[in-house]
This record gives sequence, structure tokens and C-alpha cells, in this order.
Amino acid sequence: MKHALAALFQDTVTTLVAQGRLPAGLPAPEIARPRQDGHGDFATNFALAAAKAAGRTPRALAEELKGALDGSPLIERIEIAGPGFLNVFVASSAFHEVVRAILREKEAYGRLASRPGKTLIEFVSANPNGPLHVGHGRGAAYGDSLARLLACAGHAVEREYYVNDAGRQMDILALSVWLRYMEAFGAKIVFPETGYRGAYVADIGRALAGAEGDALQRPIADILIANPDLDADALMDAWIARLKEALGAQYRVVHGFGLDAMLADIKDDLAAFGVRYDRWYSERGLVESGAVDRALARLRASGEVYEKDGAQWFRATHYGDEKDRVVVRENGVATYFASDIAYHLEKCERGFSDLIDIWGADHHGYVPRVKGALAALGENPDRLQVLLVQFAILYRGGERAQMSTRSGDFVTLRELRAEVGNDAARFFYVLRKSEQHMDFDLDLAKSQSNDNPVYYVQYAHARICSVFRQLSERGLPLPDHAQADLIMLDTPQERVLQRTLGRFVDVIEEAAAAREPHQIAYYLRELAGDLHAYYNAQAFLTVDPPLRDARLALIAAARQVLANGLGLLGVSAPEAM
RNA sequence: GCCCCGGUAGCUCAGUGGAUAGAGCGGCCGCCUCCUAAGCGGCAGGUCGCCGGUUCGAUUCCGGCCCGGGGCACCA
Repeated sequence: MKHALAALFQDTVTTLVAQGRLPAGLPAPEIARPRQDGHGDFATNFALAAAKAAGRTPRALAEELKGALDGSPLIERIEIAGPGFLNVFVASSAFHEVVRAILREKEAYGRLASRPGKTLIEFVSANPNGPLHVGHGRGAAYGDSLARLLACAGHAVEREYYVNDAGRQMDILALSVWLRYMEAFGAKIVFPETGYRGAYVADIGRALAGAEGDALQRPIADILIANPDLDADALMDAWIARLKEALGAQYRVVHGFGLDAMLADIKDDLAAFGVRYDRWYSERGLVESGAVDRALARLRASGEVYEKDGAQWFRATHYGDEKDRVVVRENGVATYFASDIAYHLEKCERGFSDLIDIWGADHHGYVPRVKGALAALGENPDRLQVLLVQFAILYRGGERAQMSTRSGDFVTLRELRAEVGNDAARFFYVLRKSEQHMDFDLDLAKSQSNDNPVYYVQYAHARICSVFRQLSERGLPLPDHAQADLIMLDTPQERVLQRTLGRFVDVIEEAAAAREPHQIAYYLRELAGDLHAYYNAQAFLTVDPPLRDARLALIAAARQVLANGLGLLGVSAPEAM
């Protein structure tokens, strides 16, 4: 609706310019939503913004525009206010058309025209070395909602999870699993500080013992050899090397068992959270297919790789990074960064015009090097948009909860879902914009889950469903909404509700463009508020049939938009609560 | 030190180059013989971190400073 008005204003200005009544080169009119009811349904500061360029006073310009706009079917009336604002009161018939469009298009209402191009959105991509915790949950809720939102806004979207199954962290998991496996057979060990100490690792170790029997047993004393000359990380690397040597080909069994177990857990967790992926993309696959070597060869061909201290460095400083970055270590092993270059290059080669990565804010320093690598490879780095999600800081009993995967001391996404429910968790996450730090008070989320705003929105939907149940219980016929005479709708609540419904499409467009699903959540809360106010102010079923049918059509439209909006957030729209 | 994010009501957070800055929770006062009170109506509560600048107009844009979170690996 805002769009239609903006177009109308632009056309009017263009016409006035063509008639020589205004000079060319005026700024485009911007339509805003006024804070105050008395200032109309929409307003524009065009007359103030363009006064100087038009060589008029704002009021005179406003008068000129108002005169040219009078009589438009979209507009009931225009008032000039203050220093030169144009306050627009929209014609009822325009609102009626919105209601009819919603009832006609149903679940498709709000979907925007298809755009050219293909978008790949990669999110969560947590290392499969532990269960997802509540921090990952935020990325999951944000990424999934954003994907739904972009798809609704006409983008062709695919979702991908990059599985870091090739690196050192996975070797540490393998060692940790193997140690727990040995414990399952009664071995006594002092578990390393640098290993994964979470209880889930012991579960996997026991499962491994059940699946493979004693075939993987080796003397622990041969593996965990103390060496005071090495620091903790080097010591861990030495242990991993010994374990690989001791197990030989069987090391893959341990490594794969831990990986499969964790990945299965993550997939199951995300699916239960309503988060779907088109692909799980393996880093190891990238390495084994030679894609990393190919990407590095291309990078070398660009002349942006050099050797220093036995390692190979990408000249990231040429692309605005603070320092150059290692792509192949002194020991000949490619870095994670090298895989990531190959991965992003490969995304481009697969034909995606727009790449969206959702990362934790702690990775922000990583952005310039990835974009730099894309530029060095001849790709436009602006194709990649990295969206950073700030941390969710957990509070439990008024104290900050630790969030360490290594120590196993963290609250899992699964625990959160069990305690507050999927709908509340998803709504709560997406209620804060992604770059906002988030205080997640677990006790509050649990104990006051009934105060969660998600119920407020869902209740509005359920209430409307209840009205229609009552309708049939009273033996009244379900009217054909298309036949409703919407002119009957003339209370203040009805006007407000229709106006809010008219904003839905604008909100989708703006939220998608800004990559801000939270706008949908706030919109839904407002729509639910309008509905509740209407519900309390007016009766629906006990009025004369023409009015009843008009009101039923209006709330049916509201129910549809509530359902469509909740769907964008991956939240259910219950028919009863 | 450099980089990113934040600092708006008691708490958690929206928001905007404009006209009297909002919501939820918490507090106070009202509203169910009637479609779900998981609701509605009202009241109280603000130097929009601080100081400058640009502008007809700044909480919003720019610069500096203060406070909080995060990041500055041949880890991922």
C-alpha cells in the first residue's frame, strides 16, 4: 500500500514537472507512517525536502501537490500540517481491496514477484564436535527465518550447512571418543583438559564399544605420553599423531563414528526446531575432490600467494585485510581458510548470484580475507554478504552461564527447546535483531513462558478460529467472504485493523531487503494487538447478518495474515489454545 | 592499540533526518450473566551514554570521548 502511494506521488510530481509547474531534479517522495493517528494513515515530508530545489516555500509546494492529488481513488483526503507535511487519509475502498486480496490469495498472500538470480544462504555450520547450544540456536532461528522471508520476497533460495569434518577439532573429538571408548572397557585415565569433556562424548565412546567391540583397544600409555617440552596444543597434536599411528586404518572408524554421531544429533535437533536444509556440504569432500588444491592453484595464478617461513600466504592486505593469511602451513597442511576459499569459489561456480553467510560475531575479523580471496579469484566480492549474529549471553539464576563446548559446560538447544518449547524459543530469538546483543535469561524464559509474546500472537489466531467454531455451533452458515459488504466496517478498531493488514506486504519487502526477520515479529505483535482490541470492543456473531458477514471477512483476513506471518518465523498458528 | 556490535522507561528491547520517542514485562486503577481474561481500557515512569559539528529541524547523520560485549592464530 505504501508502494502504491509512493508511485502515485511520484507520478504526480512527474506530471507537474512535465507541465512545467515544477522544475526537474526533485528528490523522490518518501512515504512514511506517522506516529500519531491524527496525522493520517501515511505522510510525506516531500514538500519540506523538495522546497529548496523547487524554489517554493514548503507550504506552497504542499498546496500544489495536494491540488494535483485530490480526486485520486486511493485517497480519501489530504491535509497539510505543520511546516508542510502532507498527511494522507486512505480511502476505505483501498483497505477493502486489501482484505479481499488476502481472502483471495490465502497462504500465498504476501508473496512478492520472483526476482532474477539465485541466493545461497549458509547458516549454523557449527563444528560437529558437540551438540548445538543456545548460541547456535540463535543463528538457526535467524537463518531459517531469513531464508523463509527471502523466499517469500521472491528470491530463489537454497539453504546449506557447511560441515567442518576435516580439521583438527575433529581429530580432537576422535581422540576424546577413543579415550571414552577405552573407559567403557574399564581403563583408568586422567582425561586431558584440552579434550572434549562433555558427557555426550562418553555416550559416543560407549556406543563405539558396543558397535566395534574390543577391536580398537590400544594401551593408553602408548598414546597419552607426557612431554614437558610441549605446550598443551602441541601435546594434543602429538597424542593425535600417536593414536593415528596406533590405530592405522581403524582411526577412520573412530573419527567417522564420532562425526556421524554428532552430525546425526545436529540434524535431528535442527529438524525438530523446524529448520530445514537443502544440502549438508562436507569440507572433507571439498578436500578429497581436489577442490581446495584447484582453488589454491587459481589463487597462485593470480600472483597473490607467496612463501614465507616455509608457509604459503595469501596477500590479504591487498584487499583491505589487516595482515596476510596463511593458506598452507609449514607442515604442508592447508588451513581452514584454504578450504573456505574453495568453498566460496565453488558456491559461485554452482551459479549462485547472491551468497549469504550467517556467522557468529566472533568471526567478524574473518570477513575481509574471504572477500579478498573472492576478489583475487576474479569474483565480485559484493556477491557475498556476511551477516553477523551477536552472542546470546545466557543468564541462569542471575548469573552468567558458561558456554564452552570443550568443557561440556553449556546449555544445549535441545534443553532449551524442551524447556520453553519450539515456538517460544524461535519467537524469542527472532525478536531481537541479529546485531543486538541478547540477554537470554533462562529462568525467565522458563518460568514466565506464558508471558512470552509468542502466545499473544498465537492467541489472536486461535481466538479467530474460535469465533468460527462458535459460528457453526450456533448453526449459522459460513458466509462467502467474497460477497461481504465491507462498507459496513466503520468502527475505529476496524479501520486500524485494516490499515495494519495493509502494511503486511510493505513489512515483508522491507524486512527482506534489510535481512531483518525481527520486523515480522514486531509486526505480528502489533497485528495481534489490533485484533485483541477489536475483539474486546465489538461483537462478531450477535449482530445483523450483513454486518456479521463483513466482520467475519475482516477477521478471516486477519487470521490469514497472522498465519502467514507466523509461518515466516517457523512458528505454528494453533487453532485452539 | 586496532576492528566489529551495543548504550533509548525500573528490566528486556523496538524505532525515526521531522510534528507530543514506543512495546512487552514489572508497578498502580478499572473491565468477564455475553464469541477463550493467554485478553482489553487507563495511570505513573525518559537529559534517547557524554561533548561538539552539519541542518530550517538531530535521539537518528558526522567527529571525539566514556561504559559494556566480542575479535585481532601456521584454531575452526
